[in-house]
Amino acid sequence: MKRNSYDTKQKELILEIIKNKKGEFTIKDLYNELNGKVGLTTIYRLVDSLAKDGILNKSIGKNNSAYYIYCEECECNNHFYLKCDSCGKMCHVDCDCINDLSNHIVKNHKFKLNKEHIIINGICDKCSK
Amino acid sequence: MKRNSYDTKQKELILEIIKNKKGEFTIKDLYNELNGKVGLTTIYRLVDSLAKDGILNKSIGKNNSAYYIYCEECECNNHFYLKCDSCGKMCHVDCDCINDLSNHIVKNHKFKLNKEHIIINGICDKCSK
DNA sequence: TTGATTGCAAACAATTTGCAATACT
DNA sequence: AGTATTGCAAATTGTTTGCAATCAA
Repeated sequence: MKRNSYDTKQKELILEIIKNKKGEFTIKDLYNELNGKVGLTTIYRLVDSLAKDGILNKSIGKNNSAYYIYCEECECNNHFYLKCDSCGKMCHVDCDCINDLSNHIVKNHKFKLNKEHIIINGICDKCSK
Repeated sequence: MKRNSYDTKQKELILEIIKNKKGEFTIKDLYNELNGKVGLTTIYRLVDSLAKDGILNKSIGKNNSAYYIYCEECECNNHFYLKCDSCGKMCHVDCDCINDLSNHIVKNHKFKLNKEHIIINGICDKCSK
């Protein structure tokens, strides 16, 4: 975990749920799933700290609320996410096609991509029909 | 403009400001710059419709408010944006390095990137020091 | 014991909605 | 004239803060 922090039941509960989530989720999702076991404020605080630690990636959906995606302990070496601007769905993609771009950008555009957290927007197959 | 819509003074004012913006901006920015000439509600509505039309790209900053970037009429053939997760700055990049990835993704991952609106997150040079 | 964490209620801030007045065509 | 747009005030919604009670070390 982190120095200067206690291990609490709430933290544990949230981590457990988060690790089993496949796609993205919102605070509300967590709150509902926790069913009163953890207060809303606490969820906000814990999730926020997880996001700061890089365990979660935070973005914002069109409904104007934040959503998160679990980013750790993925088995693939190269991955990124494709996020559909229409339906909001986010798909995990395991493909090294991102590496060339990543390297190029670091070299030529002085910009470090966080390899765990690359999200590219577009329109998914379903929505483009 | 668009069918089923009127041309109004407000629309014109907003478009004029937007086209001269270089980087990203918020509703508040617009509101201040318009200095009372257009009501806040109207700004929300117009900007939203511009975003839907693809003229603006909408994202959300860490302060939890939406910001927009003007995406039209850029002279380069290939471009994308690099957005710094730390300072929030968004840089326009004119480079064809994005094309290979774009093509690959369409072909292999069944996902259409909107070539005008690709935003890749990472950490900019300044912030990584 | 001491400092961190929790969670309620209240405060905030960004955005949206109802609706009557107004502007566009 | 008839419909779309505007903008105020009020309502909503997501998120944050103050603070006393509780928990972890």
